[in-house]
Amino acid sequence: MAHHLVDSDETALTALRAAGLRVTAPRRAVLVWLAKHPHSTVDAISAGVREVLGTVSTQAVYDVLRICTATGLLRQIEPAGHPARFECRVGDNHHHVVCRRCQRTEDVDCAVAAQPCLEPPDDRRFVVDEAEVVFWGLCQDCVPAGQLADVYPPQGEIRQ
Amino acid sequence: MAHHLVDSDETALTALRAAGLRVTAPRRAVLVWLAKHPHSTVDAISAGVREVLGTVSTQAVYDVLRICTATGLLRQIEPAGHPARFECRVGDNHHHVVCRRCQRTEDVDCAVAAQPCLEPPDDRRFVVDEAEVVFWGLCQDCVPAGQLADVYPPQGEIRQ
DNA sequence: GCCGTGTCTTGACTCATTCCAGAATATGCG
DNA sequence: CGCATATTCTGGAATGAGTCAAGACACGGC
Repeated sequence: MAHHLVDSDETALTALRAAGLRVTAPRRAVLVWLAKHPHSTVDAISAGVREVLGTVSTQAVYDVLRICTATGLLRQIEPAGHPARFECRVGDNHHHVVCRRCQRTEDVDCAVAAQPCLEPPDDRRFVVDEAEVVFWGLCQDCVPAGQLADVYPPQGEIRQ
Repeated sequence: MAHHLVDSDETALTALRAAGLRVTAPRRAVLVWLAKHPHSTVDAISAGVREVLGTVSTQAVYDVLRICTATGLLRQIEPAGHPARFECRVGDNHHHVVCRRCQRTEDVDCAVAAQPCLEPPDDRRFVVDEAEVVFWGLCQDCVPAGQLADVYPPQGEIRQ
């Protein structure tokens, strides 16, 4: 239950301690940044953290993200064909919508009843531990017709 | 509705024509190979096609896969952190289970009621056109306890 | 306050995939 | 059948995301 939701530098510190991890500047900065900018890519996180700390190696950011994901402080989502994104884990089982055009990513509560998508496949040959759901589409900024051309080329014209 | 399901060299030819694409040896070979080996990676497809045709450039395989995916003859799936896989598209809305260990990938019919996961998110800010669902877990070959150690390290021991 | 071990820095490196360009080839329309 | 054009080939090189390795550094238990 206590999923140590991070929302400040202090809670980041607490969350790290609770997870049995050392408290370091890069770790705190990454957690705080992600609390304020969910669904960030590694690039964005690195840039954001550097604004605060000055210099932080890319490797350090990857290390922080890996260890925090492994201990459950963060959740990693990897939309097909796009670089990984991270968010503070809330313990609930929400999904994501990703805009095909601008890659804006937002949370979606699990629709319908509670966790219909976690229903494990019928056959028992697989032991499922996670259901990853990504809704693809267009965000409101990208919907206007003029912007659709290169994403959804008129089907009849694909002829090479 | 005819989604021109490919299952032989002849149907591959028909499907290509129907899609308005030229019929070439690499294209036919790729489609036939995928009909018999769904969820193949580019590497596997290249190897398989070369068994049949002798030499085929990697570039050609990528080209074929791209154009066929664009025209709807093939479907591309990209399990997070793994190279892309392709399958003949059947038009239905099935999902996939992927083994965390050996990456075995198999089809899963959309569980529960028909397409619960296609239910678009409540808010109208996104226009959803596809729901991508990947179930992560372990296949029967990888379930035995001895093989779990490096994938699911005992939580308490992650302490660096 | 010290020291051992965990973490960060630096820089080279892997891997999948894309791009490029010119030459060779093959498809399918007329 | 013949031609215009799409496709493929060779192969080289670039990209982007992420990893590895060795040494420097710092957190926190003592």
